[in-house]
Amino acid sequence: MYIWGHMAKIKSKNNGTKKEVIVEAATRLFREKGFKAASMRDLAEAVGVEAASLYNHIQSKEELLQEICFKVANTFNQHLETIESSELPAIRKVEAILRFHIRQMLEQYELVLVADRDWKHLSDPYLSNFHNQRRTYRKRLAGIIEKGIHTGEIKQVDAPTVVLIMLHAVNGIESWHRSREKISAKQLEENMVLIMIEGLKA
Amino acid sequence: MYIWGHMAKIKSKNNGTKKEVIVEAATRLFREKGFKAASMRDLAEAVGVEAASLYNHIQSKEELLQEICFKVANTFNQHLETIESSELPAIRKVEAILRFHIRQMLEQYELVLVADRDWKHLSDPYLSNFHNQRRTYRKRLAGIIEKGIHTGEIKQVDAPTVVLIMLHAVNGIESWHRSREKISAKQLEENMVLIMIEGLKA
DNA sequence: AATATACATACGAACAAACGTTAGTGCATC
DNA sequence: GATGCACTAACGTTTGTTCGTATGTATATT
Repeated sequence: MYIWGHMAKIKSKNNGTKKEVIVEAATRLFREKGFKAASMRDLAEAVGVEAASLYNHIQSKEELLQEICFKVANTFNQHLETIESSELPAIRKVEAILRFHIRQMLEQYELVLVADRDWKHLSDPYLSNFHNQRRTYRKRLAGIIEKGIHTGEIKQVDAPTVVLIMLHAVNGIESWHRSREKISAKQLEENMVLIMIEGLKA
Repeated sequence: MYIWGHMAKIKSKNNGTKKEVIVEAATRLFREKGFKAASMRDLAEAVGVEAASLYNHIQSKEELLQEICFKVANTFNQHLETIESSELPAIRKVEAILRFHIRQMLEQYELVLVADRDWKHLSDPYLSNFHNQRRTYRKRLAGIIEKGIHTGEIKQVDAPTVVLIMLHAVNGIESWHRSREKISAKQLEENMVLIMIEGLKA
């Protein structure tokens, strides 16, 4: 039964495989029920262990949420960095960022959704950290859009409003995941880009 | 102190003023903390009463959520009805529906957001009822869009995807409410319509 | 007009259940 | 013999909710 026993060493090497299992199960559970409604006993059952045993691998329920939120934040921040320092015209940058959000929502949607919906349940060193990162990310994205407006690539609109629309529109992909008659992921992406980016072009 | 005493009769006439106060406070609280994280003691404090006293006016915490969710559902269903039976061209219908969502989000955003975010915490007679209404609403909206595609008013896109984008994009207005440097509500509406409806036109 | 009756609503105290988490113990591996 | 991990038991809180009671107002009776 103790198939994980030999992993002990790896874990102490600061690379816990069992902890990753827990975080993954937590991600699924938090997405399904919400952070507050998901209990540690639910999570334990999903992992196949007693609730108390979880605490051999994690420090608290909130640590799980922190791990999820900042993993997502890092992913998006890193991508934004590379896009910003590229030589694309502004409208192409916006498109690339939109496509990245769509793909993350397609491939990692449980992670992204939990971070987006439940980050407010973080507590305060982490809460304001995350909140700031979020604000900064949106400001930078709005900056790219404004540059595109000045160069005449993008029609004259309020940049922060575009950011709101874009970032929230991709959340609709959650419903796509649950729907029965799905179009393909590729078609979904092209449709979203077509509607939103064409709506932006001057 | 008992200024509400004389309301007893009115309340027994099936029109509880105090209950409305409670529902309004609950709406604000649920929006702020989420349904699960908001406690009845929090709510009681917001109303200015002890937790036990709430139960002279309501039957359960969930009843509050029901009231919120179905109030919102009725509002949108009713509006969709009038739009559907109007003689507008399809693209104008879609615009009218989008504008209605935007205005509801501007004026009743706590109500709308709670219904949208927390309806999953309803339990089962109400849960599936609400879920069905939600699905039906989206199907009908997609139907209008498809009609617009056939008449050539709307460009060739996947209608359900448009619905997803539209309905989720308006949720971004929550961030607008919290933001410091707000553009006016009217400007916000026109920007959103400009971006989304122009992006749809053939 | 005074009194009795009914009722709506506030309260403090308490409930059982569920919550996140800790402590102590024993087994398995290195 | 040390370490890692799962277990059972239990902890102190917080949860939604109920109970019994007091008190104010409205209505009916005298």
